[in-house]
Amino acid sequence: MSEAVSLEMKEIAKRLEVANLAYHRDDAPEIDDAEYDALKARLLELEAQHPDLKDADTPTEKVGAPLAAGFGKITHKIPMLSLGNAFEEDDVSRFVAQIRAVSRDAMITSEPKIDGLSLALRYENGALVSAATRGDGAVGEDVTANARTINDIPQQLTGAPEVLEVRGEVFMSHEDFEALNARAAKNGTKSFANPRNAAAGSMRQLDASITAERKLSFFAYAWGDMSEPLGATQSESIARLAELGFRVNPLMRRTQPVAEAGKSLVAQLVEYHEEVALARAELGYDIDGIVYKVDDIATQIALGFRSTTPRWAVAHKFAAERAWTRLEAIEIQVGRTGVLSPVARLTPITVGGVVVSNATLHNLDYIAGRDSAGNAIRGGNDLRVGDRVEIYRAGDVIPKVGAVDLDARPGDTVPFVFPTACPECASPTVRDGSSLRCTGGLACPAQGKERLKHLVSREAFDIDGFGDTMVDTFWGDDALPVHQPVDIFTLPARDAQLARSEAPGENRALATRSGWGPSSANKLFSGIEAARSVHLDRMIFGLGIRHIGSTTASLIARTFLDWECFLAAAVAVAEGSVSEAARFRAIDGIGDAVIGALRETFMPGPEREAIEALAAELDIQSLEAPSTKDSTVAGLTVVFTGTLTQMTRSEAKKQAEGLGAKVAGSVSKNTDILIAGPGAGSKADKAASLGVKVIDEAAWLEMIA
DNA sequence: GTGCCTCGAGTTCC
DNA sequence: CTCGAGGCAC
Repeated sequence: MSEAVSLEMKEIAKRLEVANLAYHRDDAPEIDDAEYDALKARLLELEAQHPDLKDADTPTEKVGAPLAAGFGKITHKIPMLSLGNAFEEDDVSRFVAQIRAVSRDAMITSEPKIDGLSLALRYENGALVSAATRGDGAVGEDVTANARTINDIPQQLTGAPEVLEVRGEVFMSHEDFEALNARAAKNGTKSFANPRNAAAGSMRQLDASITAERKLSFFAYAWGDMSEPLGATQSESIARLAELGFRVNPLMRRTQPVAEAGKSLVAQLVEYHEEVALARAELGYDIDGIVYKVDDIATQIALGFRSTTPRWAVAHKFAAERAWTRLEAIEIQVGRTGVLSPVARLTPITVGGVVVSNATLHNLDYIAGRDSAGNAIRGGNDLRVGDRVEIYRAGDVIPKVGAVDLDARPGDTVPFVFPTACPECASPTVRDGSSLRCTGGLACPAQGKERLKHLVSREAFDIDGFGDTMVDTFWGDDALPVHQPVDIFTLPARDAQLARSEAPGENRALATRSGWGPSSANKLFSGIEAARSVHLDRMIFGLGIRHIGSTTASLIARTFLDWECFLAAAVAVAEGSVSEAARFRAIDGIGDAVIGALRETFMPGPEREAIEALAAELDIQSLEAPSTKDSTVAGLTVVFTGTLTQMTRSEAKKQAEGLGAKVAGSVSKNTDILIAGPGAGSKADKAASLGVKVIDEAAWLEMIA
């Protein structure tokens, strides 16, 4: 008996050691976190029961602890946004035109876009106090200890503002990357695919002494939160960062006035882009394009932001690397909404530094090479299994199939035939636009599973410990099946019931299963309990109703404020109520498609029952009604028109509604204020003829400040 | 009716 | 990141 236990303990200990090495030293996790935690929990449990068998060198008391702890989180005071992309000269022209609409003589800086990872360094009274990765832009990981090991990052600044957040890129030079991989080859450890991965892997080391051994570099190129401005322009600010001791990119340059240069701004930018592209191989580090920024900071502020990208900067990417390989097979996946997506299985090939073996094929038309109107896409030729195809990574990320080499097409290929039945549930498929769709609905297991994955995803319920893998695990679980949303929330109770009723040795309750143990089970259950309390917008989004994504879900939640109101309205819509449908339609961005989807979802039937059963297990948090006190615009009807520069239209609308104003789509005699940005057209004329007050964006912001 | 623009839904690799 | 399509402005 104790021999068997001892054997199991040794076995688990060995697996943990291997996993630790793979994770820490090679930055290539062999098992996922959940599995790791489960193994560790099991070993801890056995050690508690059999202290005599405990190994003095047990992994439960070593590296496991920091691994489980991971990195702390840092919330960025100012979000770290990504940049919009330009691929063609046309995109650059558009960018420049947009800027010149606001400032006729704007100058633009150009600099190489380093292919590494962004870092935000916070200095207080000159001392480096924290370093954070970009993360999702709002919250990053605390990598301060690792950042301190990088030579290019000063620990102490003299003459800096009291608070200064410096942003830049951590990267590994080609020289250091090759040396690192040579060392890895000698030691027989795993090498890195490219410098970017090596830099990212090194930054993610929990043991900063390992980061210190990897030679990392840092270029400063921007700033975040600070107590006083660094300069009036981009170039001045960068020069100031260099004075403070930061390494800045030597290739940074500013356009010249058109009259002096004798060339348009666009021509100057494109020339720089071409020059750097030619020098790319000799730079000694990886870059993936050029970043253009408006030099004058007041103009940057005037241009403002779209929802996720600034209007005053853009990344002009280099043409993507391309490579040829063979299309081995076309497989069909079924998505949450029942769309059948073809995926290309490829003979693995290296493109842009990573090995690609799959690529999306989008839909019917993409394979056929022609859209339904007969226009050529991808060169106009169809794809067949066995073809030699060109692969590139769109935006240097998503692998895609480009051209097909017809000369190399084997003689025995046949056009790809889309299935007439769903490969997962055998229901008939129907054509819907350029896609095929499975008609199985909730009866299709693929759709059911994908819906659950959507429900637990980060933007929806975000259940700690219950992600995609757990959906797969419990979907096929005989003792504790999870087939619809409510099953997740009844899981703890069903497990408790099982534990009470089962005979010894049955091991169907989670705490008694191998690989689980009580602590893993409890961790999962506490994640589920915490998720019961969910905000209305996340709940509506989590339902996975067609056409209702996170944005639309928020808009709806903001209108109805609590679950009962929303449910009653949605049910009324399904029963044909025109007035309730009108309440939805009055929301900006909601039209026939969304209303049709609501109607289908809330018709009497299994789908509505599943939603009501889920809601009964939850504590759905209402949204706050707009706080109208202290608001100068409460109760007013306002309309936005033209281009807003400080925020997007939907942000402006959200903010106005938060202050109790009603935002309408068009001007009428009921309109109180028209906020007109540049390029306002007929609405401004109409407002004038109706005697409606018209103000610009700045006046509006002042009014609500 | 036509042309933006934004959103939703799909996907890869680490 | 990309594509398609929904929704809105003109």
